[in-house]
Amino acid sequence: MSHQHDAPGECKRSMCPVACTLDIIGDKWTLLLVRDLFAGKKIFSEFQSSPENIPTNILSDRLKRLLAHGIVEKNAYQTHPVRYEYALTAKGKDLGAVLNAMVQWGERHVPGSKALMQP
Amino acid sequence: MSHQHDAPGECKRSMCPVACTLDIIGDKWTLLLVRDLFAGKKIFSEFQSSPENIPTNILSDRLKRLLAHGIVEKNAYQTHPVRYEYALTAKGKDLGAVLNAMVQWGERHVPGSKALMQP
DNA sequence: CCGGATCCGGTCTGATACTG
DNA sequence: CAGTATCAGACCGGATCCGG
Repeated sequence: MSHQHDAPGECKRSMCPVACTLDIIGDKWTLLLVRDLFAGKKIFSEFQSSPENIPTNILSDRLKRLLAHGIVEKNAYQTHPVRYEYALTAKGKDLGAVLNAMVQWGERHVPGSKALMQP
Repeated sequence: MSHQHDAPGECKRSMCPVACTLDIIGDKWTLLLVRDLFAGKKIFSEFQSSPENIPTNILSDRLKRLLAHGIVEKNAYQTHPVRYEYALTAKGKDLGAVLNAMVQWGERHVPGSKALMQP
C-alpha cells in the first residue's frame, strides 16, 4: 500500500522527539492497535473485532509498519497454512506511558468514555 | 476546509478513552501545535516558523479544531486589524502528560532526537 | 473460514498563490 | 501578518476477491 519507507530509526520532519514520535504513531489507528496488544489481543481477527472497526487493508498496513519500526514482532503459531501472532517488543511496551496519558485525558475530558485498560 | 463537525464532547468511534482522544488529537500536526503552545508560542507566524513547516491552511484548520474542542482559546491582542493570540486552556494543558510521554519515548527510541521541552 | 491483497470513489493533505 | 483559495496527488475506508 504505502510506499513510504519510514526508515526505522530516523526522524522525518525535525529532530524534535515529539515530531519523531508522531511520524511513527501519529495517526488514528496505530495506537489503537497498541492498545489492543496491551489488552492481550494477538491475531488479525482479534484486532479486526475491536469496536472501532478498522478496515482490513489499514490493519494489514499498520501491522507492517509497526513491524518495520520494531514496535511489534510476529511469529508463526501454526504452519500449513501459516498463521502469525503479534506481540509488543520492549520498544512497543514503552508506549504504554503514552497510552496511559491518553486514557487519563480521555476519561477526564471526553464525556462518555470509560476505563477499559490496565497496562 | 473540512466539513466534519467533530461535535466537541462526543466520541465518534467507540467509548474507549484512547479512541476518543485519538479522534481529537490523533494526527500528525495537532500535538505539534500543543507542543509549540507549551513552548510559549502564541501567534500564527510563530507556529508557522516551527521546523516542521506546517502548511498555512492546515495550521488554520487545526487551530479552529483545537478551539472547537476547547483545547485552546484565542483573544485579540490588537484591533484594527484584529489579531489573535492563542493559549492553552486547562484542558489543553492536561495534554502535557501525553506530550511528556512522547518526548520520553522519542528520546529513548528514536536516534537523533534531542530534548526541547519543559512543560 | 482467515488473513490478507486489490480496486476504487471520495476525502484530506500540502505546495503555492493570493487577499485584506 | 493572518489567514483563504485552489488543485493535484496521496491516503483513507468500504467492498470485493483470492490463496491456503
